[in-house]
Amino acid sequence: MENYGEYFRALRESKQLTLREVEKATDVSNAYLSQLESGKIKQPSPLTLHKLAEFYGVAYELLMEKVGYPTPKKAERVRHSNSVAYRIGEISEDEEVELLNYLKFIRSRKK
Amino acid sequence: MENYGEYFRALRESKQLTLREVEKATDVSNAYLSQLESGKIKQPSPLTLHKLAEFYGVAYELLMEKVGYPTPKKAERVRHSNSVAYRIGEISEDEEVELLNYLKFIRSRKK
DNA sequence: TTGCATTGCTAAGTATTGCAAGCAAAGATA
DNA sequence: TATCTTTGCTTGCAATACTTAGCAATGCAA
Repeated sequence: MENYGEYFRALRESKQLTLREVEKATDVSNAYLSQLESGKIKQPSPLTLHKLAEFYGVAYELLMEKVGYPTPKKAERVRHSNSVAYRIGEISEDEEVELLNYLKFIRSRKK
Repeated sequence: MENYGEYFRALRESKQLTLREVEKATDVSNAYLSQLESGKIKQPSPLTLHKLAEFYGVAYELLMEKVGYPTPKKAERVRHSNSVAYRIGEISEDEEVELLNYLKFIRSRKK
């Protein structure tokens, strides 16, 4: 993915967190998070990605892949990539239904 | 592992290769390989490790571990892929960001 | 021996990560 | 309104990956 900054921003905002809240929880500075979300960072280190993955509840491997690092065993990973939790973090069942409806809307609109 | 420089050197010498031969095959400069093998490099990038892993015929993940990068815990991976309740199906990366933004909206509304 | 190639290595330079400090705008509170 | 706080962001800096250029030692052929 080229513009994964947007993705990190969406991840944080979907949880209604400020940069400083994420900083507190992950020990990644708000300054750096800001740069990361605005696309100024090419490849954050694996350690940084790991902290963010843990905190946001998404798979570390996914983030590694998103920023363009080589990942082991692509075939195996494909199985996991369909899970929404894998991609956007934990959601409640109610939220899942809402997302499904919204997804339907998105797709009907784009067609 | 602390002294993985020795490990890389052993890997190369066991195959009777010169620094420049490895350079040719992996596009990692002989200068850097030398520094790497003498313990002057703290954490070579994942890309570099990947090239070396491929060429030396060892597991990429092993090298990642050796230099101290976090590695995906298998339990984690399983947890993500098993959260059956959240299985929605394949979505594109664009849709993913849209869903995250919508999730943000949902959550702000409920608050 | 003399000349040339090969070897590992160092020095110096570029690019990038990640941080601390601090700024401007907006929000809250008096 | 005036003051304090919160928010995202920018700037300047240190650390470090990685390269190019080149050096000293060794080997090897004439």
